[in-house]
Amino acid sequence: MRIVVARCSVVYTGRLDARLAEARRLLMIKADGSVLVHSEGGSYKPLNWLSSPCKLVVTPLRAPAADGAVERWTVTAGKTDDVLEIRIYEIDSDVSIDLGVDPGLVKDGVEAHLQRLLAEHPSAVGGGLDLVRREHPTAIGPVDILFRDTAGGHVAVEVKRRGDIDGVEQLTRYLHLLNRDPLLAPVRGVLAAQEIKPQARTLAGDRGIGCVVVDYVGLCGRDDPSDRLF
Amino acid sequence: MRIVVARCSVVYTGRLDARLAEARRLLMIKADGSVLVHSEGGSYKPLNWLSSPCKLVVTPLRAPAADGAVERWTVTAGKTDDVLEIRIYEIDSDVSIDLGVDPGLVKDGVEAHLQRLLAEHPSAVGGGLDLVRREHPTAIGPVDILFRDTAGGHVAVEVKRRGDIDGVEQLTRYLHLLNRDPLLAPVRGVLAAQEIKPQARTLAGDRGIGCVVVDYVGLCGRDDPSDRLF
DNA sequence: CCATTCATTTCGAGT
DNA sequence: ACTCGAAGTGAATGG
Repeated sequence: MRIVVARCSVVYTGRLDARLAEARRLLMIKADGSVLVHSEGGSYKPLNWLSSPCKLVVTPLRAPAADGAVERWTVTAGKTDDVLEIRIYEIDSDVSIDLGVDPGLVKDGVEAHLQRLLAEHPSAVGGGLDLVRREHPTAIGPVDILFRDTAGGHVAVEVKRRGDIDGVEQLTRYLHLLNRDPLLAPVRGVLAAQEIKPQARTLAGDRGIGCVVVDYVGLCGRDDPSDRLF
Repeated sequence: MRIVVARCSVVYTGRLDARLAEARRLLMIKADGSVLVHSEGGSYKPLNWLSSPCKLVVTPLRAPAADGAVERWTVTAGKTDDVLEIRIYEIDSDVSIDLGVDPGLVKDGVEAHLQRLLAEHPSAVGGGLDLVRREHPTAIGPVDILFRDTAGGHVAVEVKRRGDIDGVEQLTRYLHLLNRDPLLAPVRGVLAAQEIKPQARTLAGDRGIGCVVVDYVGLCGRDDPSDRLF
């Protein structure tokens, strides 16, 4: 890892063209050759970058260029025709340290966990439900969860972290398909998410699809007797 | 901007939980208080981060903790309940430089340009078309481009950089609405994109929606006589 | 290796 | 402030 703070200008050419006028910025060069250009503001996304695999070539400009640049960095992508060209005017700091291989990030609480929790707690979706299976396969993709209700019908659940209009559209397609299966019909739909956008709720209502807001933390610590009747 | 290279461990708690075991990493603290944790590999995305607005509090651990940590950094978000806790074991480098405000990124070549190009070159979408207007307003949002054909009907074009199933759904909603307007009907639909996913193509086919793959570079340099009959 | 889906998505425009 | 759609989306997972 090489970390340089320098006045620079940047030009990216590839999937689009993008330019950065001269200013002081942070330039990060990772071990895999990737280059990131960060400013003081913004979020975690760099202003400009080139991802691995790519190759950095530094060209010193002994007789400084007309614009006063002292170095030109040219980063070329391995496979695509993306190019990042950085012109360096003045270097304020330059540090190189090998960080080694990172042990990596461990996550908990993503959609997969939400799906598992709901499958284990049918009562969070509705009363009188029994799990048929998770990732129930159909011709157009797997339904997140399929429950059977006491009347012999079924409930298809689409699980999202944030429920928006796409989730309703997706579930609608599944329901059309599932309801053609006489072994399953009638199949109701439920959109389950930690947060449901108003527009999604409206569209779901129009189509007779239910909405369930899931309390992830609450479900984690829950031991609901109604889910354990056996 | 403060740039620290240190052995550290990280815990994020908020929308999910995530942990990083002890290792040497790059810690970036921006002027707005946001903190980024970068490793040697990966892409431009940090392993862990907390976005502005947030606040960093550094607590020195004079008598080192049981795990050998010498500092604890606690980053708390302003509005949400997100927390990032970084435990520092050893600092290898520590540089602080004010970068000032960045003049910002200038982009060229995104969807807006594609839309403009297609509006100027109707023949790229189909023969015998005349531009009615771009961003044609409807009750559920603007249609990217609306053309009139020689038969008095119309063509609604949805422009995407990458055409996927969402684009087809969106266009379908527009077509339902537009075809209720006797001044426009019949209205055909065309999905125009630089790349169209097979699933999108299939769904479009089922609904009688056309697919056009757009050659952005080719269109840029084009001067098609069939678009200039006047 | 291709295709689909998720993401602590981020980001910007428009209302 | 909120919503919606785009992104140089990136990254993981399944076929």
